This record gives sequence, C-alpha cells and structure tokens, in this order.
Amino acid sequence: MAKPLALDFDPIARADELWTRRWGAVPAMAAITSIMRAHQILLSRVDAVLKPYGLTFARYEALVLLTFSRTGELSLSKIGERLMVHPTSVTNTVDRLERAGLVARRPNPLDGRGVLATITDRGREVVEGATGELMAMDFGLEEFDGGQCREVFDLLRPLRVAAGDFAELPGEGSAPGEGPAPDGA
Amino acid sequence: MAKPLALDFDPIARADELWTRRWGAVPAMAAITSIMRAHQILLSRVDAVLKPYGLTFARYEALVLLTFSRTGELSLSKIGERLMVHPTSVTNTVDRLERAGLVARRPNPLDGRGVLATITDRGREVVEGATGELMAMDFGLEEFDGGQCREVFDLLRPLRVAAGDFAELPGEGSAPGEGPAPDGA
DNA sequence: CCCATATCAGGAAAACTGACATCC
DNA sequence: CGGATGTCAGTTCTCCTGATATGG
Repeated sequence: MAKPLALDFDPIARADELWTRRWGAVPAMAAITSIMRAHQILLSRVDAVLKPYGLTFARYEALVLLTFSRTGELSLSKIGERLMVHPTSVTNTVDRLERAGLVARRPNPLDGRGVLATITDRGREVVEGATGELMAMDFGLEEFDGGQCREVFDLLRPLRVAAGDFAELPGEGSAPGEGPAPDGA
Repeated sequence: MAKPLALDFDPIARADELWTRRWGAVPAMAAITSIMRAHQILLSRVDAVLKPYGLTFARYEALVLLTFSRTGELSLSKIGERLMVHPTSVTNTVDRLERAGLVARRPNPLDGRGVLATITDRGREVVEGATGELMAMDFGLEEFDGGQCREVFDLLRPLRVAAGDFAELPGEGSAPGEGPAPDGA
C-alpha cells in the first residue's frame, strides 16, 4: 500500500541486541516497544474504517457502551469509569457525539449533579454500520486467530489488574468469549 | 495510588460477554481493547519517570537510537524509518531535543538535502540517568517476568510484519535477548 | 462542610495533510 | 524531470491541570 518495506530487519529485535550489549538484558524493552507499535498500527487501521462515520475509536467505544445498557443511556461518570478516561475527556467525547447527533444529553433525574448521555436512533444506525465493517476486518487483527487474540487478552490482563482497573474476582472466571456461554445466544 | 479500584469486574471481559451476545464471538475486540489499555498504562508509567528529565517516551527513544550509532548521529530520515514515525514528527521531536540541548543539528556532508542529529554530552548524561531509572522499573512491566515479555514480543510480531515494518528474514532468527528460547511453545 | 459531578479554560504531545524549497 | 529530504503551517485528537458552579 504505502511503504514497500522500509527495513530488512526487525528494528525492535535489533534494538534489543544493542541494548543487551550495552546495558544488559532487558526483555521489557522489546515488550513495551512492541505494545507501543501494535497500538499505533491497530489505531490507524481502525480509525481509517471509522473515519467515514465521523468517529474515532474513543467515540466508537463510548457509543458501543451505550448500546450495551438496557435503556441506551449512562451517566457521564459511569462512561468514564468503564472506559478508563478522565472526566474532561468524557465531556469532550460526549460533546462531539452530541454535535454529530449520535447521542443526546439530559439531566439525571436521580442525581441533580449528573448528566445522562442517551444514544439516538442515528447513533444506533452508525454503531451498527461501523461495527459491521470493524468485525469484517477483525478490528485490525486479521492476522490473528481467535486463540491468539485470547492469548493477547490473557497476557495483558495482569497489567490491568496491577493498574487497579478492577479487582480480581476469584469465583468469576476470567474468560471472555467462551466460559459459561457456549456460543448460542 | 490514585483510584481505590473503580470496578469489581473486568470491563473488557464484560464487554466481550455483551458483545458475544449481540453480535457473536469477536475475540479481536477483547484483544484490541487490551492492547489499547496496556499502551495507556505503560505510557503513563514511563512518562512519569521521564518527566523530570524533560523527556517523553518518543523523545527518549530517539535519544537512545542516537547512542546506538557509533558516531552518535543519524539523519532525520533514518530516525523516522527506525522509529516508524512521520517526517514531520521527527522534525518536531528533534526540535524539542535540540531546544533542550540534548542533540544538535548539522547538515549532512554526504547529502545536501539531509540533516544529521547528533547527541550532545548532556544528551548522553540524560539518557544514562533515564535509562537507569527505567530499567529499575522494568519499563513499567514490573509484573511481567522475562518469559512473559518475550511472549508479548513474539505474539505481536506478526502484526508488525503484516504492517510492513520490515521483511521477514528466514536465516536470521527472531530472538531478541537470548537466542532460541527454551520454552518451546 | 466535604465530596462528587460535570464543565470550562488552557496547555502539552503526537499524528496527519498539504505545500514548499532544496538537492540527488 | 522525478523522487527524496526536511521544514512549515494548520488541523485534529487525546490527555492533563486547575478552577468553578451545582448538588448530595
């Protein structure tokens, strides 16, 4: 597509060699660099698909989250909590979704301080369309099968636990996808 | 540190359940979300360490790259190639490093179009100090051992290959750090 | 009163596009 | 000339830091 293969060697593996020679073995260096680059690649792939919908991945995630709630609405604080983003970022995200007519704001009847974001019909249409395209390209992970995706999830999970994203529940079982649900929904 | 455990469940696993119920199993969704979040966590950890040095991770990477070259200097185009960033981003990064006195620019004597970025003595001091601190905290991957870091690298490598970062060389061996891993997958 | 919720102002960082001068 | 190298201008997006009005 764009670049016809810039390098004839793996830049991260090369850096790891030089690093080891100078400062000793630091496997974490290759790992973090890999994650950074993977993030960059995936974000660009996904954003390219989302662009025609006027969405970014962050906005898309917020929209999906709303479709997951029974009533189609959530308080901004809950959105921030689930998506692990700052309150000001939530405000910004909802602002843009609102301006695009994909969500609507309304005061929380149960809490005078709070604001609820409600997904609109157009919002649901957009999510539906974008999701179809994203699923068709496996969210940018086309070269990974289900097992490898699962490996990524499992491997990275301890990091999220350590970061305090959530408490490890002993009885739950961490499985996404399979688990108690076989396939039939 | 900051938040006392916001959730009592794994938000990604939860999303995956709801997703499966609505659109069918899409293991890529949990994988990409995990990578996005891991990126965010690691970047915030590393940037916190780098901040006192007036560095970001991107600038730190550029600085390290310069120490890897024998002469301590590289053309901007080569920096961009290795770090996988756009020319304008390289210009910006070098601008800031130059303003901080960590690198110096000079015209490339071998190519009138080119510019070389040379690391200064202060630049070397700063890299040395920052690297010591980063290694002490395993680049934010303290909860991972060497084998797990290696797993992350191996798992994510096909993505970089597919993105055209570099050509897969058959004779080379992909191993960073040690050679053939004992832990046969 | 203290805390939570949300917003606003403003700044920093990174990425991208397009245009451009320069040189191979 | 076509192509590569940097730079500049300008836009978008995200994140973060206060400060603030309002309500629990």
